[in-house]
Amino acid sequence: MAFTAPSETLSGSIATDLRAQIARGEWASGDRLPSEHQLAEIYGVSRATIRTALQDLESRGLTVTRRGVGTFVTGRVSGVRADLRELASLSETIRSHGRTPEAVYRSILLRQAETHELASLQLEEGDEVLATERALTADGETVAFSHDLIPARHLGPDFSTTEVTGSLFAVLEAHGVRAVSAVTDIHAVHDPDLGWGERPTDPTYLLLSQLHFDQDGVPVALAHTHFVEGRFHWSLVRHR
Amino acid sequence: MAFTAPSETLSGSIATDLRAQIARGEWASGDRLPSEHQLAEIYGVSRATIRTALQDLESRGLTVTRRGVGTFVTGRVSGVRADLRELASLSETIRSHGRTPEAVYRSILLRQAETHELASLQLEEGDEVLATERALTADGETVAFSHDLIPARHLGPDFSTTEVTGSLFAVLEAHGVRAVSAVTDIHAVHDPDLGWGERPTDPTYLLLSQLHFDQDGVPVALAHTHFVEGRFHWSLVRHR
DNA sequence: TGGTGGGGCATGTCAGACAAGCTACGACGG
DNA sequence: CCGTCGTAGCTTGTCTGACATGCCCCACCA
Repeated sequence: MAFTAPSETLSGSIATDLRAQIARGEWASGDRLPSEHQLAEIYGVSRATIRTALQDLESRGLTVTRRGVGTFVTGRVSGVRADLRELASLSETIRSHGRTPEAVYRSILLRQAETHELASLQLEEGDEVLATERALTADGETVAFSHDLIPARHLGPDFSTTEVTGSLFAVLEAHGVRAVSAVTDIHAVHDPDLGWGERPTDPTYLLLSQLHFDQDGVPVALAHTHFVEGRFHWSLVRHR
Repeated sequence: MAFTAPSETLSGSIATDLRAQIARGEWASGDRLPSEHQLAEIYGVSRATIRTALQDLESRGLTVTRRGVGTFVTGRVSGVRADLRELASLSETIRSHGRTPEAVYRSILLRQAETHELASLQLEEGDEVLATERALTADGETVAFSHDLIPARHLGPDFSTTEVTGSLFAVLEAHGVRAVSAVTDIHAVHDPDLGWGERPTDPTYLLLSQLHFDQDGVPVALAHTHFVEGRFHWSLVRHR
């Protein structure tokens, strides 16, 4: 048995393995997964660990489990769309859809944080931030324009703006910072002046304003990403 | 101990109780919850049940639990915004923000389903649907325009269009159908011709296209709701 | 023919135990 | 005096085996 993605816990890696199976279409919509007892035997773990993994699937809307019956794959999450719940590098997401991502930086600078940025990033007057403007492309097509902010204190004293390439997450992880969650506001924006270079004919964007946190709840980045409507599809499963 | 909301399972009702506590602000951001062992004693259940409840909280981004340390309240979900993960009646959501909701119907009719609607609702040629157009208001201010579709077979033979009032969920539940999940596509729309009556000056909308399912995975409604940008705020917590 | 009850299997919950990670604090050595 | 190390005692993660309870199906009986 080979797990596709590393995870901290046993149940976590089993959950990602099962999620990958579903994503690969190994279980059709409506299929019943093996019982918890069988899965425990298959993976060589206890039923408790399997239950933890299955609860992860259900919380993501990938399965529905009914007492006395079993757990069933909903399988309604289409493969060509990004799950809004899943916080992943945009580059990774594009690549997982079989397209080639690129981040084209328009500006990279270290500057003092502006007043309205202080509160959300928990900064103090005069603190410096790394401010970047990027266009994100898939196979050369511009998919989004992003304005990102990282407090300089996360980047260390010997930071140089020349090392900024590719994904926002990559920059952070190069300095030992791992963004694990983000509070996201979602807006619709129509602005002909937004963007640069090859602009879309319809200047309508889906804006995700995201405040990223590390595992200790410390804010590590503030990102405003404008997705060109029609070029990137977001979806998610909502629950009662 | 009184649980605020009924739930199928013991762990489920404990989870909603804990969620309510957090929503009421009984735990501040960063607070550590009692240990699983203590919670088990408090609620008079086993540790396994508590763990199931805590996994629900973590999957919603309300808490973070660290091995060997404890589980901590993130408490970053602001109260004035709707959680996109949570599938609730829009009317309920508006009311929970202290405003008065109203659904103003523009049209209600039974008609044959159109070709492009058949597949997603799993209908066959000639099947009838209830098609409605509504404006949703909060304290009289139009918050969204919605086009909704319900297959007639869910409404029974003695259905009359006169009974359609208020929430979409209410109409369904009046006929014993309970929508428990929805696959949602999110788009930005700019269309001066969209909407009716008191239209917003900026015709930019956040469109949620939702296919609702009952607990058995049967599609029960297709809703296209255009939220007037700036009048309703959606947010969610994303996770790695 | 039709309803009814039970058997088997599924998930939900319980109890107790051990493994393993984290924090705090005190002993120890520099 | 200060820093380092180890350990005690907490936490969550996993395991085992058991019982409670819900669901489905089918044999059985009226």
